[in-house]
Parts: sequence; C-alpha cells; structure tokens
Amino acid sequence: MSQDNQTLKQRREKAESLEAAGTNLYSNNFKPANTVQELLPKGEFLEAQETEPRTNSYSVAGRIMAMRKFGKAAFCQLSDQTGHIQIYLKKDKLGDQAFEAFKKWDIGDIVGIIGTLFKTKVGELSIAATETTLISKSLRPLPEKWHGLTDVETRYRQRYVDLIVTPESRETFKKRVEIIKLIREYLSSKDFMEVETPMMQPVPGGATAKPFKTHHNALDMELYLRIAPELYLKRLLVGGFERVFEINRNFRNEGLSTRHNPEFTMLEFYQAYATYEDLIDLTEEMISSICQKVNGTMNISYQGTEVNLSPPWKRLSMDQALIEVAGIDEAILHDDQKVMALAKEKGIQLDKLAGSGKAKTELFELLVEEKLIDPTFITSYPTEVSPLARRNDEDPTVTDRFELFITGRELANAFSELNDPRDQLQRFEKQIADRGDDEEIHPELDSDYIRALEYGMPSAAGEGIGIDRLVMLLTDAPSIRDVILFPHLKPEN
RNA sequence: GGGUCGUUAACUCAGCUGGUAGAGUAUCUGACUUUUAAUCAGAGAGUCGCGCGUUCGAGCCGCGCACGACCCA
Repeated sequence: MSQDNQTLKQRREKAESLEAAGTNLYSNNFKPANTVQELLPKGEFLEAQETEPRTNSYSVAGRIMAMRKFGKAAFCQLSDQTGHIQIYLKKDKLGDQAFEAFKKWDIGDIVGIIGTLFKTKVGELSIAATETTLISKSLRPLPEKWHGLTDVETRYRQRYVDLIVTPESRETFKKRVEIIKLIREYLSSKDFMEVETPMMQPVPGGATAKPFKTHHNALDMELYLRIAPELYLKRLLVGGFERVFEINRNFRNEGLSTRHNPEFTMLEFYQAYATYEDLIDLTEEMISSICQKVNGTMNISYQGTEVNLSPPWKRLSMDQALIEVAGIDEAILHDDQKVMALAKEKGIQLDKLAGSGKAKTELFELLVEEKLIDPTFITSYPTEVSPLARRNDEDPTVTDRFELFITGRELANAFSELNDPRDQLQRFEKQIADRGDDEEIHPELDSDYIRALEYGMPSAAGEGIGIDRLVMLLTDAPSIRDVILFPHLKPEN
C-alpha cells in the first residue's frame, strides 16, 4: 500500500527512536502561557546581546519553521497563530538529555518552549530555551522555504499545508473572518436580528438555479439544499420580525469557475417599511466602512485595477447604463421590436418566450457589466427578469430593484419586495411555465409562501450580497477558491 | 462544451535535434555554542500525471485519458 519515499521513512524511524528513548511524540500536557505576539513588545527595551533584566520565564508553543543547527547549539524559527519568534537552544542550558532529544526534532514539529528572553548580537529577539516539550511529531516534510507552495491545486487540496507555509493565505482567511464579523456588527447596530432558516427545503425557491437533491429517510421525502433563503426570511417579515438577516451557505448544482463554487456564502437581509433606495444607502455605507476598517483605505487595487469605494457611488437605471455606457440610441430602448432586433444583431440568442426585458438584460450583461469598475448601482430592472421584485408604481414594466457592480462583477442584488400574493402567484406560475423542459429548476410552486403572503407581509426591501465575491474584492483574490477554505475540486484520482 | 498552456525528487524548477535524469531547498552522515536563505565536506533520494502508438531507442514525437490554470461559450 504505502509508497514510502525515503524522507517519510527517515522521519518515521526518527520518531520511533525518540519514542524508544521515552519521549512522548504527542504529549498533551504543555499549556503555553504566552503567545508570540505578547512577547514581541517585551523585547523593545532590550539592547543587542542583552538578556531581559528580570529573570522572567515565558512559555510558547508552535511549529518549527526553520532550523539552524550547530554542534552544541541551535536556532529555530517558531511560529504560532500570532507570529514567529526565534528560539535558541544551547546544550549547557538545556542539559544533555534534552539536547539529545532535540537533535531528533524536525522542521514541521510542533513544540513547547519555556525560556528567557534575550537579544542576539544583531538584535533579534529570541527565547533561550530552558525546557522543551515535543507536542506533535511531524512525519511529512514541509514545502521549500524560499518559494513555499506555489502549485494552486495543492494549495486548494491541502489547505492545511497552504496555511502553514503561505502567510498571504492566512491573511486572506483572517480578513474573511473580520469582514463577516464587521457585517454582523453593522447590521446589529441597525437593529437587524440574525436568524437561521432551513438549509434543506421541500421546495427550493428564491432564485433560479439547479438545486442539489437529497432524501429524508424517516419522512421518505425529497428535500433540496437551498439555493437561497429568501422565501423563509420573508415569512419572518410576515411573522413580525421587521429586520432580519442571515449569513449562510447556498448550494447550486452548477458549474465551477473562478467565480462559482457549488456552495457559497450569502448574506441576505430584509427590512420592513423600507424601499430599495434605503438599501442603496445602507449598502454603500456598510461596504465602504468595512473596506476602510479592513484595508485602512477606500482606494483599493483589484488584480491591478484601481477601485475607489468612497461614497457616494454611481447610480444608473438600466436604460441609462445602456445609453451612457454601451452607447445605445435612446430611441431603440423605447421600441421593444428594435431592442429585440439589436440583441439578435449582437449575437444574443433569446428563447421563444423572451421579451424586450430579457433582451435588455442580456445586452446589459454583454455590453455594460464588465465596464462598471467603480461601484455602480444599476436600477429599474425589467419586471420580466425580476420574479420576486415589486413593480414600479409609475412604470410597471420595471421593478424597484438594483444590482451593485464592482470591478465588472455583480456583488449585490436588492429590491423592494413584492408583497401582493395575487401578483406573486401569477409570477410563480409564469416562472414554472417558463422553466421549459428543465425540471431540475423549480419543481413546484411554493404554495405555503403564497399562504404566508395572504396573511399580509409588510412593505419591505431585501438584499443579497455574495460574501465570497466581497471577500475576493477586499482581499484582491483572483479566484473564489482563494477565499473558500476548502473549495470543491474534482477527485484527485 | 471548445481552445491554449501546464503536470519531471517532499517543495521550487531546468532538461538541447529523440541517445543511461539535473540543480537549489528539504533529508541523511561528519565538523561547528549568537545563526538569520548559517557555513564547510560528503551521501541518498525519480512510476518524468496515466495509457497506447511511432522508433533500434521516448521526459522529449503522435493519439487518447485524468487533473489543474487561463481564455471563450
């Protein structure tokens, strides 16, 4: 079975000889009293070659990332979650037995160190070890110290190794955590309450996408992993929770790309008695302030493109965008036939049931989207492509909806919610009729949702923000796989 | 789904016109008690992604497949 290479064999033998000499390879009795981060400031007062005046003893634990051995002494680079510090091990100070055991340590081992602080003659803060504990013996060699791990496939498949050796990767995921924490804080400060709604739904709704199907044995029923939480969050508006949000996974049974993972994290929030215009203000403030906190600036660079997130952000209706950005003649946009003809001319294939609203949206995706670099809210989406959004009071062919684009990518989608159960029922029925022969999409009508609306849902506005894409933007990550700890990949073999 | 590129030691990469597989790091042995990519001397380490074909001979040429990256749909 095992295709032992030489290095693995040597490491195992070394581990066994340590064990034979009485060392516990995986001891669980070392509790570090200090983090590396705590120790660093304590060195500021030390001169080079000076030992800390008070004979304080500190203890840290971490992984050995580099070793420079001498005959009877050695330097190690020790990393814990907070940083790295140099360890000095000297035979005199450590004792013969401990030093012999140390000689069998490897790069990659996790160890505990107790010792005193001092600065070397070139002024590097170090711990002179007085006691050592092996906490976990590493049986596999780490990637090379200069280049680290550059093969992206290995970085995704073995994220644990990537996190050990790629500081940028650690930073990205710490930033991700920070961004999500700040979103929670922001929404909480605006009196939104965080809720959890079903990940497994009998009818997958709230978006148009192919769901993953699963089966509940005891109930003997089909269930679907949710493609969106929308319809459940709006049920909560019916229930009287006026400001709700959820940050959680959505699942879509579709292709993988640098922008799509089958499971991805979505923020959705709903605010009663608000309109999509209120959410424009909220979105602008929330994202720009998070960027300022996380990156210290609102002028960021994404994959070499400068992006300015300082509010106010640009707002354009879809028609305006088609005129101003794509250079389409305004007269064409007022004539459904001409819009359809233009779409065809641009090589867009529309199916039989598609109208001018669909054609406009396709033209927008083709000609405008990628040009929206700085944040831009696009409003007045055609009703035809917005099955859950409220119609505009003046112009029922469009909805009170916006999408937010940054660096040419859709980052958020929001609208004033449709709360008329009669209109909603009609749109569901049309949606089901339009799904064509693709039964994977929207297998049935969510009649309970209609029933909920019939009890009366307050006027409201709601929004979804793709968290992975937001993190990509704020961490300058080229692929969604760089911001998801364990992205989906095809099996190795 | 289509196109381009990639896959060689644990890691990062070379490999000429087809002629017995190379380096650095890591590892092992020896020397070395303040190094910073430590240094010095020596050694071991390979299913060249997988399969088939062409050839006296394939890491290299051809076909197919797998995985990945980028572009397109």
